[in-house]
Amino acid sequence: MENRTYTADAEPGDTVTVAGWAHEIRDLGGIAFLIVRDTTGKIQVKFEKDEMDDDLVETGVNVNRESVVQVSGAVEEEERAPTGVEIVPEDVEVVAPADPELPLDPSGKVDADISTRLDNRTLDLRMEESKAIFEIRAEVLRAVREQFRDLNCTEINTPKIVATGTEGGTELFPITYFGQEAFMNQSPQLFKQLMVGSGLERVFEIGPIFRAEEHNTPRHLNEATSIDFESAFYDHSDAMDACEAVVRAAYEGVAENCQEQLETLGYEDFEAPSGDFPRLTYEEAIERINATGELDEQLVWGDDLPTEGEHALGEEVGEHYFITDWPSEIKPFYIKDHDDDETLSTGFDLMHPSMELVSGGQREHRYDHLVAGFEQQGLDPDAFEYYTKMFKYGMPPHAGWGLGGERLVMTMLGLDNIREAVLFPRDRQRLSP
RNA sequence: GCCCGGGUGGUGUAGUGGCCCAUCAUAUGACCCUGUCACGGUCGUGACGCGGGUUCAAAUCCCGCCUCGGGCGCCA
Repeated sequence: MENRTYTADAEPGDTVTVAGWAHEIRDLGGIAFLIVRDTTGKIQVKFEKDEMDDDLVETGVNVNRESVVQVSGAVEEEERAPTGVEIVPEDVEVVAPADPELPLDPSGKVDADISTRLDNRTLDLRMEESKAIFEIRAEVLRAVREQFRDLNCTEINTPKIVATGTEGGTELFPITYFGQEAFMNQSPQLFKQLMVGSGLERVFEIGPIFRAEEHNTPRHLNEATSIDFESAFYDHSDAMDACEAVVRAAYEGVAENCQEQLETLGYEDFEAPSGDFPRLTYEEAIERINATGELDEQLVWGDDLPTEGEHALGEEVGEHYFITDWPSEIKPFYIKDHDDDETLSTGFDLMHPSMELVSGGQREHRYDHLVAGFEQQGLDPDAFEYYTKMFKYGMPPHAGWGLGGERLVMTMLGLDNIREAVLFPRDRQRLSP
């Protein structure tokens, strides 16, 4: 289809061939309109029954909605047409007919449940709102990659089939690997750390992670996209700077390059976050949560932040913010404690007012401390020897973080359900399509 | 893992014991209509998740199953 013209490019005076989907047919009697939709938009095709070939009219007016059609004809300026132009057809061809009854309505006149939409994602993505989300998602990934490159990172890809998890076995999907026990990787954590000791020093990865948790919420997936960063000779504060830059770059990229999509989704004043993200210590965070009076029970030092507390604090802060200096006991063993206070971790979270987006920290790079950490967690250090032994050959101090890609898109666009931000989500009950 | 709430034409819904061979919208079929842009009009088509039970009577109440959504925990 070399000579195909996009509907958006059809100019008055041109003779064109457009190809796309029959969005709607409006038969008014002596005149009928066929609206053809492609990825760039829609164009109206006019059928004046008395003045046109009967077969041509017959074909054009009897097309089922959502059939793939190809229309050739002259583009004419017409102020009564929705886009100001319309095609007077010379030839209409049904390239691929659609059943008259559709499993959902791509014209959006009737809503569909998220479940129906996911079962029929192809049709769902014919709606411009659904499509806009994924165009924005693509822009987020592009902007993030560019920012990482500005930070002198090398993009890496690490294995998704692994012999051991990061923090234990319970939340991993087990698989059989040529008769051997193996798992789907829940995080590139260990591998990216190994890279900071390599000649690469500073790396990022955007890839899938797998979590076997049986949660059932609008913000969890069993297969998610993790945006990971790790750098040698960084402390937790440097890592937070990088994190802020990447999140901001994502917003700026979307603000700059996705005007049309934002409009489609109903955003009139989408703006990238301005100013630095506030950095609250864990202690400040629990104090502020307690002060809101939203929780039935006051939080004490060492408690994890309950969802309700996150929401209360998020509402108060009203923008992205970091929570730093967590109690060591509730952060993973591979995160380094402060040198002057072993009860305090260098771990940090980046929060959107509505949920956690990022988890990171400075890593434990000292071999003895690392091995001791494994033992304290009840993990067998021997099982992680591929990892720990590299800490014997010059592992620099380093820090990094992991950002939930879908959560970034979800919070950016205010989506109700994280599944909206994944083409084919994997959740507790959904394995197909 | 614990705890809630749903499943009614293709799609989205109304209906909480008889007024229901089930409402409305959209879709779909036929006919009418020469400027629609959620086109309009007339007449049709099409559904109570599955199995069992209670009752004179069940979409509606009860039990089991299947299925979907959500809250918490945990996390990205």
